[in-house]
Amino acid sequence: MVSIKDVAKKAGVSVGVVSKAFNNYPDVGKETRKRIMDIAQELDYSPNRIARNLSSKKNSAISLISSGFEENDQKDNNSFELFKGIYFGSQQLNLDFSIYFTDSFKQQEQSYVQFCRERNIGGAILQGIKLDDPFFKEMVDTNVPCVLIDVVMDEPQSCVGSVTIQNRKATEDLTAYLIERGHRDIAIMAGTKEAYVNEERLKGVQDALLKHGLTFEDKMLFYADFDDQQAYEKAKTYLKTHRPTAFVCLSDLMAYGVMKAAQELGLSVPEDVSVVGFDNSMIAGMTTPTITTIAQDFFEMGRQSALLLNRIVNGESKENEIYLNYELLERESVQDFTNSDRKEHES
Amino acid sequence: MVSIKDVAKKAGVSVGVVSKAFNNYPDVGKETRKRIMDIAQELDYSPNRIARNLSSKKNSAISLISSGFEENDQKDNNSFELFKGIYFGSQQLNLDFSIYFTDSFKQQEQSYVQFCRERNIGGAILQGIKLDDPFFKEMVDTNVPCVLIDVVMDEPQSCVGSVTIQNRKATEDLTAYLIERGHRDIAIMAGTKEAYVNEERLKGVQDALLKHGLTFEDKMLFYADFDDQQAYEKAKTYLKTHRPTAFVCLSDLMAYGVMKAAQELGLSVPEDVSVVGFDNSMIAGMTTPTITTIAQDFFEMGRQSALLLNRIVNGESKENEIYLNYELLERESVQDFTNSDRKEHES
DNA sequence: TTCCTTTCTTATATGGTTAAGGTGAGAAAA
DNA sequence: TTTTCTCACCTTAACCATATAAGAAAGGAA
Repeated sequence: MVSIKDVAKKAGVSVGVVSKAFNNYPDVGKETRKRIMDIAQELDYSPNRIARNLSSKKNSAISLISSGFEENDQKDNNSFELFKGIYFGSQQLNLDFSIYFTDSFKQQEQSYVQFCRERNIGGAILQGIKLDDPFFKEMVDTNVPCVLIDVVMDEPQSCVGSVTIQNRKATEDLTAYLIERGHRDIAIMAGTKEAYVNEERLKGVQDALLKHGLTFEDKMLFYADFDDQQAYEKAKTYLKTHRPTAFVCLSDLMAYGVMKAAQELGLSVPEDVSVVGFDNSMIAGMTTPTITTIAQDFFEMGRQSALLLNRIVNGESKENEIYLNYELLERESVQDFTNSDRKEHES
Repeated sequence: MVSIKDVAKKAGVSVGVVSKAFNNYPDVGKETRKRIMDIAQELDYSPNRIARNLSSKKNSAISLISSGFEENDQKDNNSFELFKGIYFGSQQLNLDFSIYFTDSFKQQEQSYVQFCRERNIGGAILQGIKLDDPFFKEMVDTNVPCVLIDVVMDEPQSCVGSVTIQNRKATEDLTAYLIERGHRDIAIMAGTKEAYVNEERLKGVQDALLKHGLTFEDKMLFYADFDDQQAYEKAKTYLKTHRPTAFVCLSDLMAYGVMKAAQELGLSVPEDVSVVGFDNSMIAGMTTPTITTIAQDFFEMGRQSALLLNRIVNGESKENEIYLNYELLERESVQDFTNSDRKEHES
C-alpha cells in the first residue's frame, strides 16, 4: 500500500511537507507542492482518512447508527430514502458517510460510548432506537453529539438533536379526516409500544377522538409491531365479530395487512371498511385500493439530520429540534359518508 | 475520551500490558489481567478498532461498497435483505460491518484503491456496480480482495469472488414456464443495459425462445432501467397497438409497472395479458394480482458474501464463485392457455 | 551584523500492536 | 552457600499513517 512516505521519498522531501501540501499549509514552496501533487497522482495516492482522523482528532464523517433494522418495520424502503438523504447531506458537507448496525441485544453488551469510540465516531445519527434501549438512556450522560431520527427528548440536550415530523398532529389530522367523513367507529392498529413515534401517533389519534366527542376504548386498540402479518391476523380476528367503519393504522404496511384481512373476509375497502396508513411508503400507492396516508419526506429527513449533526458537532446549532412538514395524501382507501352533503356544499 | 493510557495508568502498568491483556497474550499475570479488565469495565473502555487496525495492519471489518443506490432499482427492499444478510454473516465472524456509498460519477474522481485505502478497507463486498463503472475495471488490477454481488468475472481472479444466482437459467425457466402454458407472443421488459444481471437474464429469455422454436425480435424488447414508471410508460405505448399474451419483466417493480399499464387500458391480468417478474420483491406479493416471479434469497446472498470475503482475505477460499438456489414462485399473474388439457392430464 | 522570510526538517502526538529486552524470584547446579 | 539458569511478568521502543508545533537553514533586506 502506497503511503505518505512513498510520496515523500519520491519527491525528495520529508513526510511533514507532503502532509502540509495536502492540508494547504502556507509554508510549502509552490514548486514543491506541484511536484508532490503530481507524484501523488502518479502513485494513485490520497491520504488515509482513518489515520487522518486519528491524528488530527477531528472527524470527517457522518455516521449513521441503525438499530434493530432486522425487525419487521424495515420491510419498506423508508429507511433507504433516509440513507439517501443522509448521503446527499454528507456530500454537501464534503464528509464521508458510513452506516453501522446494532440492535437492542448488542446494545446491552457494548455501551454507546464504547461503540462510538471503537469506531472513532465523533457524532452520529441514530435511527430505530426504542425508548427502552440502552443507547437511548446512555446518550444523555455522554457528550457524543448525536441526532435522533423520529425521537424527541423530553428535555432538550445541547448535544442531542432531533429530526422528525409532528407525528401527534399528523395522526390527529388523519383521524379527524375520518371523523369529518362520518366515521364514528374507528379501530386503531398501532405499532411497537416502545417506539417513540408509536406513542406520539397514538396520542394524536386520541386527541382527535376526544376533540370530536368520541371515546377512546382499549378494545379497539391493537398492537402489531409495525408488521403487516400481525396486523392482518389481528384485524381478521376483530373483523369476524365487529364492524368498525374505519381503521387508523400507524404505518402503511399495517394498513396493507388490515386491507388484506378485510378483503379476505369479503369486505370491500373502502365501501365496507375504510383504512388509513402512515408514512407514504412505496407500497401505499401500489395496493388496491391505494392507501390514504400521511406522507413524510424521508429523504429530506436524512439530509436535514446530516446538516444538523454537523452543526451540533461544530457548536453552531441554534435550534436542535427540526420538525419537517407532512402531508395528508388522499387516495382511495377512505369512504366519505357525507359525500352528497359535501358535493352540495362545494357547488 | 478514555484511552488505553488511562487504563494503564490506573492499573499501574505500561500500555503494552493493557494491550496484551486485551489481545490474550500469555505473558500477562493472572491478577494483573483481572485488574486491567475490571478497570476497563469501570472506565467504560474498549479498544479503538480504528487505531487497532492501523497498528496491527489487520482488518476486522466487512465493508460493503454500494454503488448507484440513489437510482431507481433500489425502490424495493432487496438491498435491505442483503444488508441484513451481510450483517448476520459479520456477526457470525465477529467482525464489524459498515456500508459506504459511491456512484458512477464519484468513481471517476477517486479510484477504487484510493477509496479503499482512505477508509482502511482491506476487503469489500461490492454491490450495484455496472460493467462500465471505473471500479469494475480497476478491481482486476488491484489486489484488494472483494466479493461481487450479482456480477461474475469473465476470467476467475484469485482475489475477486462472486455471489449470485444462475440468472440466465432462471429467466430461461421463467420464459419456458410461459411458453409451456401456451404463450407465443412474448414481450420483454429489460432493465439497465450496463447491468450484468440484465445481460444474463436477457440471454436466458432468448435461450428459452430459441429452444422452443420462437424468434427473438428487437421490437418486443424494451429497456426500462429497472424502474416501474418507465416500464409503465413503455408498456402502455406498446399495448395501445399490440397485444402480446405475456410480458417477461426482468424485475418485479417493472412487472408492477406493466400490470398498471395493462389495467389502465382496460386489460385484465392475467386474462388478457400475463406478466412475470424477477426477484420476489416484497411488492410482488402485494399487488393485484400477485406476481409470478423468480424468488431469490437476498439475505443468504449477503451472508454468503460476508463469509466468502472473509475466506478470500484469509487466503482460505477454494471456490470463488457461489451460485445460490432460486425458485420459480407461481402466483396469480399468468394465464394458462393449456389449462383444460392439463386438468385432464392431471386427473 | 542583525532581522525577517521562506521553506524545509525534526519531534511529538493520535491509540493502539508487538518484537525485543529487562528484572526478580525461585530452582538447579557448582 | 554461591552461582547460574529458567521462567513468569513486565517495560521499552519501534511501528502503523498521518497531523502539527517548534526548530533550523538559507537567503535577502535593513
